[in-house]
Amino acid sequence: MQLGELEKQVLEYLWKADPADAKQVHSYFEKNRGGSLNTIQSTLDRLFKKDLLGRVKNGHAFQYFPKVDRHELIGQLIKSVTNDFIVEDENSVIAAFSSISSDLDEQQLNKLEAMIEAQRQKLQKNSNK
Amino acid sequence: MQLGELEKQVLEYLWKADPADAKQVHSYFEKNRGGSLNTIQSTLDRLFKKDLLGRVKNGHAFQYFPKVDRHELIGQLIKSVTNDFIVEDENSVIAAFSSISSDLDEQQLNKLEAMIEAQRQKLQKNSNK
DNA sequence: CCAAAAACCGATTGCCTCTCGGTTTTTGGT
DNA sequence: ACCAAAAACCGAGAGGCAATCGGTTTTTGG
Repeated sequence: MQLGELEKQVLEYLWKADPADAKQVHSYFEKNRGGSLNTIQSTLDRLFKKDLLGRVKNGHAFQYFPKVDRHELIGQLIKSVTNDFIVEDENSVIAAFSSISSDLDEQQLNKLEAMIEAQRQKLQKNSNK
Repeated sequence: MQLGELEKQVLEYLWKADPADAKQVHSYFEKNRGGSLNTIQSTLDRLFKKDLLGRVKNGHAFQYFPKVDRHELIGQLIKSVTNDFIVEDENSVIAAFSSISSDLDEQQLNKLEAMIEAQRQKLQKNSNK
């Protein structure tokens, strides 16, 4: 999947504002970057078609809302950018992470470790049923 | 950074073949997917300009070779796709990991843990000097 | 010094985001 | 049920990038 600049910013906004219609989104972006209401409209539509936003009609306008949260999206993006380079049996994702790990500090390493533990639990549970 | 389909395949090939000139790359792809020598030429050039390949003139032709290995590239890609969504103080990369972690099995979790340990060592060293 | 080989240049196509004007559809009020 | 306003929808143009390839220039080995 591929996201344009405006698309990213709109997502970012909706993660904060939650449901919002085109008009609201537009008035938010108007002061900082300009652009017409229609531009926002079609951006919302593109994100909707990409299944990143949901929408519900409320009175005149659609209310758009994020369908994924930030870390889900990041996960998706990582997967999609990564997929073509993953070969079976080889632990490329893990290897790749080691190339990122150099940016992590003590605290982040701890969180990562906790996450690993959580995943272990889950595997355990699944093997029991 | 953004990679096209052919670019990915060429990279994949060069990771196996190591130094190769346009002609070699072309003859490899010719049977499976067709395409002219020039197409390969410009693809190699694009990858070169993206700093993913190095090249050295050898006789008539440039020998192209990967400048990054697979996991480095994956790391770069992850970073670039992720960057816009990382907010200060929040551990989005870590959070993103949790969205991927559900795909990891026992063995991969072990590797990940080893990686964390390695990174801890490095942090330790750096704080000593 | 020259012919062949490869590099380089530039144009075209296709895909996607961004942009926005104009038309159609929906909606709430009368 | 009707109408004006509001929003959705459609379509087209601009700009960016990968892929494609023909043609020209440069490089190279004999």
